[in-house]
Amino acid sequence: MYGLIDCNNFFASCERVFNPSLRNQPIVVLSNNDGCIIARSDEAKAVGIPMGAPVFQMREIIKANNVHVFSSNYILYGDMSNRVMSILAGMVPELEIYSIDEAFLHLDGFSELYKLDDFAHYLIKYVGKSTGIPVCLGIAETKTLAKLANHYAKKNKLLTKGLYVLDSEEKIITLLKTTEIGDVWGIGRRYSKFLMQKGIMTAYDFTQASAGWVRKEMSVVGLRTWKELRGEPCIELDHTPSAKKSICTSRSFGHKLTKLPDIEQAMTYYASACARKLREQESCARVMTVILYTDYFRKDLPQYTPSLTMQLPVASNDTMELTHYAIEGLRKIFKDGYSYKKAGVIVSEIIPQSHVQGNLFDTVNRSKRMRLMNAIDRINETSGRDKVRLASFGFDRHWVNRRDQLSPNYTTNLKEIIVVK
DNA sequence: TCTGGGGTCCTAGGACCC
DNA sequence: TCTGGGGTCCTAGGACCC
Repeated sequence: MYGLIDCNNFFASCERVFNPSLRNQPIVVLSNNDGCIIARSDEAKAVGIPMGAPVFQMREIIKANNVHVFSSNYILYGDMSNRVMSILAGMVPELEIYSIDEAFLHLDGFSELYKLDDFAHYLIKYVGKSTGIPVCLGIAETKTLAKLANHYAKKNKLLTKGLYVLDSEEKIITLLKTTEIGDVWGIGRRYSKFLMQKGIMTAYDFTQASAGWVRKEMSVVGLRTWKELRGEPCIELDHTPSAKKSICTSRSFGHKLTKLPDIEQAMTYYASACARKLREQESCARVMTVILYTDYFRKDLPQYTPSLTMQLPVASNDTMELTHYAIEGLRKIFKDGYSYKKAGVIVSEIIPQSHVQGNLFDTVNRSKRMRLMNAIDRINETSGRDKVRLASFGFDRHWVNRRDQLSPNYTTNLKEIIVVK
């Protein structure tokens, strides 16, 4: 059996753990730059705040219901996620960390179902007690069905106490019949619209379509979902997190930028972040893309979204080298007369650090630079991210995001640790 | 005034090889 | 008049996930 465990309203729950006065209060967490609402407590959902809504459109509803608003604090959420995942790793034979707030579990060795049930309830309680994060768990024979079971557990928390096990044919069919097609894992907006046009409204309807038709209309990916819903496991547990094939760092600016030097500072930050992420997974990138965006929402302003992809002479994860090319690329695509809203750096063609092909005309002393990067990483690990950084980061930082409602880093910064009176 | 930031996989078609 | 059969690689675009 597969389990899918999922943290309830994860970011909102993280904000609550160290601030108990927020219990039973409506909370929302905002995206970068305090733009959109990306997490809501149950209470916030109940007053009608939709997922992904721009916060400025929600001002009245927020005020009327005393909704507490937080900027996103990924340092806190990342650390809380690690806590949850490490507890799970100690309790089940196999674990696949699927996202910051979700994990698939392999639940082998439970021959009798009542024991599985007991264990599952214990798991939920134990994670909650150890971390303060409430979780729900769905269990079934395939990952896709486990996702559905989890969804049901979450929607019916009082009834299920956070656990739903699909352990009989009747339960599976009932759940399939009451699940809208768009709620199935693997069926996104396009496919659900398409399927509904064909009269397929529920997950059950989908399982009744023919395999050939599904393969033809939705490729092998759709067919896998179809099989999984019918109880045939096709998507295995993937417990070794594989190295990323592309890494992207991009941000909206705090306000629009028109001058090249300001954007250069931001680019330095993005390229440095890409280099750091590459080093974290011990790989190097051969290709870099820089992108600039004007404000998509301002139809009245001239739009310009240039990008440039560059082949690096030698695959690299060196902050200085990647920054150099990012700035060089930026200077090529930058044009005066536009106000820019966002920029980003993507690195791709990623290879293991140990397999970098040299270049006859290379002038960089790579082993020396690698030692330098390692030293910088070590300092920044203990003294705070970007404590040692390139000067081209700048000091005026016109481009920084808005994060007006940031909570303390309760778990990662001694100066911001919780105070007990 | 204000609108997020990451990723993966598959397919079709074109260009090329022998 | 007749005009093969088998591949690979790359790219753009589209679908999905959190």
